[in-house]
Amino acid sequence: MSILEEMNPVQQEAVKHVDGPLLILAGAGSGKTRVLTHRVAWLISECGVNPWNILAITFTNKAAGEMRERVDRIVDFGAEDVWVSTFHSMCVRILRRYIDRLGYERSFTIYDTDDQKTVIKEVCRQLEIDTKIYKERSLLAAISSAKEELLSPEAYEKQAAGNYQQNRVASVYRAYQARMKSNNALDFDDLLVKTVELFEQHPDVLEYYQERFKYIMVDEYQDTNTVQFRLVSLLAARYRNICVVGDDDQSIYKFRGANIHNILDFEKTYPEAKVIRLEQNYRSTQNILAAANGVIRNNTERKAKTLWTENEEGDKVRLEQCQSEQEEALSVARDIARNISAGKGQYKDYAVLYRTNAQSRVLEEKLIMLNIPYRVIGGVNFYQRKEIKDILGYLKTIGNGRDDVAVARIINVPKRGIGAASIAKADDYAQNLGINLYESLRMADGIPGLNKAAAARISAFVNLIEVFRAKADYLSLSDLFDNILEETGYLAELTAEHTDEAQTRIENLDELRNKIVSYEKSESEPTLSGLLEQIALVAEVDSLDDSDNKVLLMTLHSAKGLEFPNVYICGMEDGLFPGYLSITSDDPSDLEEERRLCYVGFTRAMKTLKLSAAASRMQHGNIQRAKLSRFVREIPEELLDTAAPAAARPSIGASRINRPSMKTNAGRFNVSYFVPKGNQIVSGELEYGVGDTVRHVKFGTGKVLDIKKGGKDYEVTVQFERFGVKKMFAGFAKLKKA
DNA sequence: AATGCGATGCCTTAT
DNA sequence: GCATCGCATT
Repeated sequence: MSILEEMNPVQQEAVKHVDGPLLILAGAGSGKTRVLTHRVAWLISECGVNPWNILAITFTNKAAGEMRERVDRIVDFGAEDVWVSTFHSMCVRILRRYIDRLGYERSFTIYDTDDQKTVIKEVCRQLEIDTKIYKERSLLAAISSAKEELLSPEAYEKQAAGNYQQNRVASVYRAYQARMKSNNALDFDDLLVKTVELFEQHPDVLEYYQERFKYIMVDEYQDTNTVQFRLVSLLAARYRNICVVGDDDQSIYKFRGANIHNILDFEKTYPEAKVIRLEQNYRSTQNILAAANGVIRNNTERKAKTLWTENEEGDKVRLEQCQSEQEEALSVARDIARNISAGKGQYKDYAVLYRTNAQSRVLEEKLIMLNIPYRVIGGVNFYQRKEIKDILGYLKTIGNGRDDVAVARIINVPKRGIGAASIAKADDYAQNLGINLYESLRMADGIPGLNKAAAARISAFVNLIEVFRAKADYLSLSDLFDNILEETGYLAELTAEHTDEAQTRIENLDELRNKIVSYEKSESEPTLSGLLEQIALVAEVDSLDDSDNKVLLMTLHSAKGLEFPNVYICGMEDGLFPGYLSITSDDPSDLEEERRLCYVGFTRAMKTLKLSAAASRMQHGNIQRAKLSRFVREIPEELLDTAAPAAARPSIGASRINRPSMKTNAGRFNVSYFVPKGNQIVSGELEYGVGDTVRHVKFGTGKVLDIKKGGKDYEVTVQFERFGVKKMFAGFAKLKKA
């Protein structure tokens, strides 16, 4: 029986459990994805379950895709009928169909955190709330956690009774929600909350989905929050065929409302539940696992379990203590370069993990220096860039005219002489009539206090949008995109600028176009709302591609659910990891969450794990000193290898360093003759001169206009064919004579 | 109306 | 160290 092949007895038991609630406690690397996919296959081929009746909720879209693919490989047909998606995508799908029952239009838009901030700002201005005292950030956090707990604005108000501050927050929450509705927009939390509302207020809809999803599976159950729990409970209430998989030791999303009791109390919610523990780890070496166990056993709030493995003992966990984050990053980069040139795997077998996104910068710098291809996951999002948000603003306006945030964003971009004063007048008018901003713009002539010329400019804008709307009916999305860039003059304005920055923006827009095209190719029925949805909900980890041979940089959070042969964890310092707030918190569970994060990090590693720390590091613009992380001290000493490799410790002022890759891989590491000396870069002879054509890894080819000797380095001015004139230091730019 | 400058405040983590 | 914001300047 192929489905059960190569599975251990416990895994088989989990796969074969068909009816009734099932809790699978799956330790890291215990093959839970395997169990989940095989269970889906089992239901379909062995139990005759209609694939249509199966719902599998995963944590990321990537995991969803993988699961579908793997099921597809095992079963003969029907895999495409299984609903595999994340909580958020599932909710959007349901809401697109039924949200009109809640008084929204089905063309609703999804607001990201930036859009939310804009709404909060407006709301605060209206309510005359000082955002110096009530920070937008914390207001949003309060609203978000209220939603996660399914507290409506009304309920929040009641709870706040008598508390002045809470009352203020309640009024912001109420106004925010009203504004969102008027904009026909939902934020991330709303997607879940509104689906629960839909189910609770419309039993016929709930019943439809209960009948539809007779078998439900939820992955990463330890990270579900209260709304998600409610959602799952509602769907599973009828057939109670619910299978959840999780590991309480890997619960790392308490900060966004995850309730660890959802998994700890599963047996209370479903007394008839069967519990299966997967404790054999197939991923990591004994040493890595022992180190992870050594750390996690210091937590008190956990279900006792011991992860074991039949894998080899493996290398010890390496630890390197550096002077600064610069030295740390350089050491990591060198280590990777050395290993690769020694034939130990490819770039994509290496991942560098850290606690905060800000740490990625130094690492990037050093990887570039050593010519190591890498990819950063997360951090500053592509979709947060101005030019991208602008064009998306047009698309949103075309799709949902009630999206005031989008309309306000683009009404004067590019400049059309519609200034803040005119917009304010239109906005007042809209408020008074209780209509949306765009609707008021359509009646520009009637807006009080607006002069003829301004009204005419507004009408021209409305006309522009209306033409786009008409075109949207017959143009493809990519054609519509081109049309917007063209007709608005957005592209022309950028092109006319002739600056490097404008050039980069054009490149970014090009990239956006690529994404639109690939969306069109991947969907059988591409729609504008579908595109915007994908942009809002698809995380960067989702697009990870195994064929992309690059070192991966990401936060420990993003790494959840992934595995790599070789893992580096940087910044193992008290105050950074565990974070300062968790150390000083009077709630000890905050520190425990950090410890679980550490456990998650360690268990991502298959073969080797290297930890590093810096004695001092630049944080918020000033140098902070820190002690070695307490988590490192929790690792049994005999598992640690603290001897730093010789080459990682260059004496200050050394003029030459060990460069093992130079001779064996001549040409590939063409910047290796730049030797770090303190913060300075010392260069050898340049292989190019003024007038030569050179090649830059990112900017392509160009002509050298000038070379100036500045301090210890050369400042090279290059006229690139596609990116214009750039000045760069020879020590950092990877220029090669072409 | 648009730009540019200096002060400010801020750091987890992410769909 | 970086981005955002308010204010002053043209």
